[in-house]
Amino acid sequence: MEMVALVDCNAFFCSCERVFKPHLREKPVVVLSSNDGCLIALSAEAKALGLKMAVPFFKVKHLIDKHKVHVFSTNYMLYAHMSRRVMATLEALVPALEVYSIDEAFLDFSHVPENERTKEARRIQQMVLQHTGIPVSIGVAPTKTLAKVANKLAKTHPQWNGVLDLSRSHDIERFLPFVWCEDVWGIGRASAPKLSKYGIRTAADLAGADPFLIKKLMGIVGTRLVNELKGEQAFSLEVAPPPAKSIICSRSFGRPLSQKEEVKRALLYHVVRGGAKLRRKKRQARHLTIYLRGNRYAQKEAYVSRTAAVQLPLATHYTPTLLAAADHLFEKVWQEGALYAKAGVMLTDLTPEAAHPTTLFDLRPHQKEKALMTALDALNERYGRGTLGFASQLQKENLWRPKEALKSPNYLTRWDELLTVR
DNA sequence: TCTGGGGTCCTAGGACCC
DNA sequence: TCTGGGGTCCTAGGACCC
Repeated sequence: MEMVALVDCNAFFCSCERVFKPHLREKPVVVLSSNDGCLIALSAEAKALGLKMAVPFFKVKHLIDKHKVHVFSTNYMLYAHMSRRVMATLEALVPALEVYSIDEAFLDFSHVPENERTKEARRIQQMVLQHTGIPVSIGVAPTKTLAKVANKLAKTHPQWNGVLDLSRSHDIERFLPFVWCEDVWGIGRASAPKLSKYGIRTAADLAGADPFLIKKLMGIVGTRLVNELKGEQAFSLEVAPPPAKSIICSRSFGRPLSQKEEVKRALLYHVVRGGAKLRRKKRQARHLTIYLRGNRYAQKEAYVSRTAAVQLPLATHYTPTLLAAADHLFEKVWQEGALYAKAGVMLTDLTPEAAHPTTLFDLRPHQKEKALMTALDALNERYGRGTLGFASQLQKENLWRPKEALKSPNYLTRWDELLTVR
């Protein structure tokens, strides 16, 4: 790979909602995080009103009401389906691609002749819009980090219409002085001030900085990043996703809880999800960690945080085993009298699914367990999540359920929520 | 009143061994 | 019991990403 193009969907979650509500084009739109907590996607019109990414919803509600911004609770299933459509479209247009996140893909662009890179990027942009209704921006460059830079410039400067080819070195030199360090992929809140102290403020400063200083300030990660800015590839295209190393399932509660049974029910719900995720990824976990948390923003004295972990005797993805382990840990760490805001489970030390899980003392393959989980997953896949569950999930109502007051219909995954055309 | 969820990688420091 | 250095493994926490 000598040339790479980064395709990034514009305000992806907002764009997904707009596909099914075309009258919201040109209107300010935001999408909230789980539990209607923060703003995690903003249309250009919403940004123009001064709204910002990751700001708590309640803090800007007045602004949102005043300007009649259209607000959606997150509908992750819908976005994941739309993402698959975008990626499938891209896949047909290039020899290789890396799906980097739900709304981004790196494309191998080495086959495109130098003077046709912009034209080809534009063609791809057009095809994705036509097939999916999702607008994208594309940056072309010799490394992933520079492609990120190009994409960012393409997205923020209307004159380029969402496409910028930064493949020639004189163009790279021309543009890097206009990119702030903190806008470079891999430079975050902690590194930017450190660099600034040494007068390194732009991507151009960074590219020209003393390698020993960079190594000292940012370690090996910084070294690689600077090399990429100079046009030397440090990150290659990862066509096949590497196997998962850990799985986390957690949610903030819709409201604070103090009742033991309620908190436990939430935790076990996440354990069930974790088991299903393991099986879908064909992995087994050897290590299970549970945690219960209070409100992160509470006074220090009032903040509860309980964590417990166990090494399982055998790597497994059998839900009842995971439930039993989690239940045991929960009893160990439960603390009466506190207010809890969140529960979660972390599955780590993952290994590939074994064909026949056995123990030293019982060498029979655990076929029954496997058959049970296979049947369970198949039913939930076919008839919708929650069709078949565990006794721990039986309850008339779940007090912990996150808020999602403004959620759009599941247009693509529920028969009863399909879009109706009149 | 109300502040996301799910990941990866790297480093430092402790425990332990020879 | 004292002396010394180096290696490995594990874990916790920081930083970053979307």
